[in-house]
Order: sequence, then C-alpha cells, then structure tokens
Amino acid sequence: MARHLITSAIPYINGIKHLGNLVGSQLPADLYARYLRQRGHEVLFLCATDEHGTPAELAAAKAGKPVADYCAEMHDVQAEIAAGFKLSFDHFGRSSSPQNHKLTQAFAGRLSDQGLIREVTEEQVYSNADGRFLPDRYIEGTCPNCGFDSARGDQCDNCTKQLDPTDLIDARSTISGSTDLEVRETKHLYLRQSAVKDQIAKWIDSKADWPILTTSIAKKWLTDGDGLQDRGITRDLAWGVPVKNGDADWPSMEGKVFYVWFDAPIEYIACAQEWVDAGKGNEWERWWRTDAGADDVTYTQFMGKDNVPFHTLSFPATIMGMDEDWKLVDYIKSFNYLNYDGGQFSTSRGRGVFMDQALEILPADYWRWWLLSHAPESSDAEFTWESFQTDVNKDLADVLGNFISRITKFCRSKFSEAVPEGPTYGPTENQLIADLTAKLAEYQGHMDTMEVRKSAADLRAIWVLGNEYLQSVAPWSTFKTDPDQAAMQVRMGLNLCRLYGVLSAPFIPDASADILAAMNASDAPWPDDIAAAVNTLQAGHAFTVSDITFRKITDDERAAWAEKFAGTRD
RNA sequence: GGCGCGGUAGCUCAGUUGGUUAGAGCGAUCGACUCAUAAUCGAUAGGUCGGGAGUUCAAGUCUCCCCCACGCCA
Repeated sequence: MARHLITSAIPYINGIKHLGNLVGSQLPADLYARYLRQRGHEVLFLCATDEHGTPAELAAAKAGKPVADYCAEMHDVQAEIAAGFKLSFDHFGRSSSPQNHKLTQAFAGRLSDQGLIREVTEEQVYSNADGRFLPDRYIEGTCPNCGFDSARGDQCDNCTKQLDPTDLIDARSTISGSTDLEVRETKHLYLRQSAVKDQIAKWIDSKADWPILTTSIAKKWLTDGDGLQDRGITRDLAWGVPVKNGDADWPSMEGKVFYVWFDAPIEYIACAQEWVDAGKGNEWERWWRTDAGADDVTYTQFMGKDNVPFHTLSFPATIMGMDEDWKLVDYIKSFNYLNYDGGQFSTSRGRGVFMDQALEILPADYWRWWLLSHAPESSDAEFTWESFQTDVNKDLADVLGNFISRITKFCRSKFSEAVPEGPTYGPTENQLIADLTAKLAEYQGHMDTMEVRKSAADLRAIWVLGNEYLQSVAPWSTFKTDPDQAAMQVRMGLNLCRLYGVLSAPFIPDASADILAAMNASDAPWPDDIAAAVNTLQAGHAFTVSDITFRKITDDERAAWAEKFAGTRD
C-alpha cells in the first residue's frame, strides 16, 4: 500500500466552471483518486475554491453583496456541483480560510527571513472614482500609436503595440468608466524567484517522465529572455490575505494583501489543515511535511496548461525558498484545452456547456465517460454534440448497458433472478479469463501512469469481451439442447456484470454502484485474480434485473441542446 | 514577429529507444445471431503518414527548409 496526495487546480470562485475546466483538472484527478483508493492505497484528494483578487471583488459588487458573502455562497454552489459530478474530494476547502491566511503569512515571513523577498516601489494607476488601484487589464484608452480607442493598459489589441497604462490617451477605468485616474506610488513585495532559478531548472530537468506539455512550458519560462523573473506577490486590494510577516505586522505594507497567485497554491497545504479541523482526518503534516512522515507520499497535481507556470515555477520557488521540510510535487499531469463545437468555451459569452447545466440534462456518468475518454492529453480536443451522442450511446448504452440488460433478462426468463447452477468453467471460459487478465493488466498500467484516454479504451475493451463471449457461446442456443451448460454460461455473464461494476467505478461511479447493487454485491474489492473474481457469485445468489442502466440520447435532444448551448447564458 | 503543441483512413485519435504487409474506436458496406436498450458479434473498407530535401541497409519515427491550424508571449 502506498500513500498518494492528489490535488486538482483550484477553480476560481467567480462563477460556474464549464466542461473544459472540469476535464482539465478536477475530473481526471478524481479518476486517479478513485482508482488508487480502489487499489487499496491511502489517498488524500484535495481541492478548494480560489477566492481572492479583483475579479471576485467585482463579481460581488455586481451581485450587490459583500465579497465575503458572495464567496461563501459561490463556494457552496461549486461544492454542490462538484458533489453532483461525484468528485470525491476528501475536502473541498477555501483559499480564504483562516488556516490559509495564517499559513500564507507564515510562508511570507519565512521567505523574508531567507532573504527571498524584496520591497519594490512602483507607480500604478489609481482610480479615484473606483477607490482602487487598477490592474492593467482594467484600464482602457486610445492607443497613442494607432488611435484605436479601446486599447488596454498593457497592449493595444489593434496594432499589438505593447503599452504602459500611462501611455494611453483619455485613459478610463473599465470598471466604472471614470477618467479620473492618477498615477500613484505604491510599495510591493517581490518574491526573488531569480535566486532559486537554477535550483528549479535542475529540478525540472530531473523530471524526464513528466508530460512534454508540462516540462516544455516550464522550460520556456526558465530560459526566455533573462530567465525566471522576480514576481510581485502583493496587491493593493481589500479582499485577500493581509500582508503580514508571520504573526507580526509588515511595516509600510498595511492595508495590502498577498497576490492571489501567492496564496492560492499554499491553500493546497492549508486545505489539509481544514480537512483535519473539519474532523475528517488527522495529522495533516504526515501528508505535507517530510519530517513528519510525508517522505513516502507521492504527490500528484492535475491542472490545465494555463496553470503550469505557477505549479512548475512559482509554487516550487516558494517551497524551495522556504528551505524547510515541505513536500514538493512529484508529478504534474497537465491538460490541453477542450474546445466547444469549433470554437472555445466562453464564460463571458455563455458559449458551451457549464457544469450546472450539464447535470440538469444528463446524469454525471454520461459526462464523466465522454470527457475522460476524450481528455485533451496530447493536444486540444473538441466537444461536439454528434460525438457526444454517438459515443455515449455506443459505449455506455450499447456496449455496457445492453450487456447488463441482456444477461440479466435472459437469466430471469430461462432460470430465475438468482445465479443458476451449472458445471465448472470450461476451455472457452478459461480463454475469456486469460483475455480479461491481459486486458486488465493493460488497464491498470494505463491508470497507473494516468493515461486517461487509453485507460478508457482499455475499460471499453473489457466490456466488449463480455459481449464477444456471449455471442460465441450463445446461451440462448445452448439452452435448447443443454440447459446445464447454458446455466454455467449465464453464471459467467452475471459474474462479469459484477466485475464490470468494480472495474468501471473510477469512470462511472453511479452506474457502477447501481450495477453492484443490482448484482447484490456489496463487497466489491479490486480483483487480484480474474479467475477468482468470476467465481464470486455462486449458484443461488440472488440479483435483480434493473431498469435501463443508460438510456440513449435521441436525435431530437441532441439538436435541441446544440441550439440551446450555442448562444448566450442567462 | 518569437516560442509551444499539433497536422496519420470520412470523423476522433494510437503509433515506444528509426525495422516485418501503418493500427484502434466511430461512421459506411456485407454477413451471422436473435438473449438484449433495432442491441451484439464477425468480415471488408486500398490513408502519397501536411509538402520538399537530406542522413541511413531501413523513417510516420532523426536533421534542415517550407505550408496550415491552434495557443502563449513580446
């Protein structure tokens, strides 16, 4: 038994995530966590909401609520949807938790002691009307270069010239539209990432088995231009972790907060504390401190490619800079983007399917199966309703669902709703067992290395073996001449149902639970030995014929959904 | 403009350190079966592996140049 710490990139609090976000981190992380648990490993699977920063403040203002209230509500909404998708977090925390506040401040203090933080005085644009400093992207104006009237503070989208906010003519706040802007001096803390650049480069180089997507992004940031740059870790905002040096005030930094990208990864650690404080576990240190038992922990992070720089560089720089006994990530599984029907998912334009909407139209397992079997591992992938309909109908309804249906109904009509008697398995069954054993080894191999698409293909192949078997032994024919032999064949079929319930659980947990319940098999350990597994249900073991496991998606539904989700979300 | 990931059968994709007639699923066609959600199983379908040049006994798989799509950055 091994110990696995698994984290999914933490979703931002602002709004409900779309299917692309889901398949890029939380869903594959859940697949892996479920699989490892079933294999008998000790797993701690953590996720949280990322709650700080300007977008949260603006969203709260738009909703007419205090930002803390807004975040609390949205956290609950996201938690409920995550539960709907059967994401099996051991804890779903919040980056705004007291635990994270304290830990983030402690980290900053320690980094300061290590000489890795420097203070920088810089000029930033302040909006009197908004009463806040404006990040570059919240400033618009006329480009001094080409005259384009909606150039952003950092760049003109029309002529692509790089800009400084102070270059803009008639600069205005995109929040309020106010032009009452001024430049003010403000002091910020910078994390001296450049000081640990070589250490990080060496560390990245040692990770030969990481996905190319992960290491190529990291190396680009390490080598581009002057290499890894120091990074500001504080902001002039009200909503966030107040800047402190441990428990002490930080002179001249009053009223400022840490930058969201500094405190968010630390929430991975704080979340383990929240998990303990919520009474769900104990000794969080043995997951995170190598001097407290975390030496034998394998830590795996899941994320979309946009998050890779922060997880390969910024957060490791923080951990390394601490120079204490904090656990560093062992493997980073990153994903490309899922596109929606020829374009991108768009949160702002409401284009594509969002997590809450998905659950409104179909059960979680449909989405889990399609998304995981099309996970954007090697390149961007594409969601189309045609693909979704045909693949789900074929794989889940026809191959798996119909298998369950045909064997249970046949048994009921020819024998009873109990496993029939019959002779021991013969050569054909032994061949099936050998084939299943080989396929299971492939499945496990791909699951162990987090090759999600290949794992899905292997699982499907295991389902197909059941149909091939029934087709070749044809118990409906055998029954006419040799009912005893047919009984044995049916017994095998019913045992396969139970086996599929066990093996499919990481992908489709609800359907798996239903199958196992129908087979009256509460105890469902991962099989070490297929021969034993298909002898689990003995003659006389009662089962029930369940309703359709997976209904099919109709052409009308497909057409209606395609139209509904192409446009704008309310 | 720089960089990154890709460009393999109608579609979605696999193709390890270069090596037998380039694979899978879906779709299509034909056949088998009839227990089942008109489900299943089998067979077939001739893709210049984006284009060109090169290295090699041998390249989809390495080198160089070019084209296309997407993304990131300046």
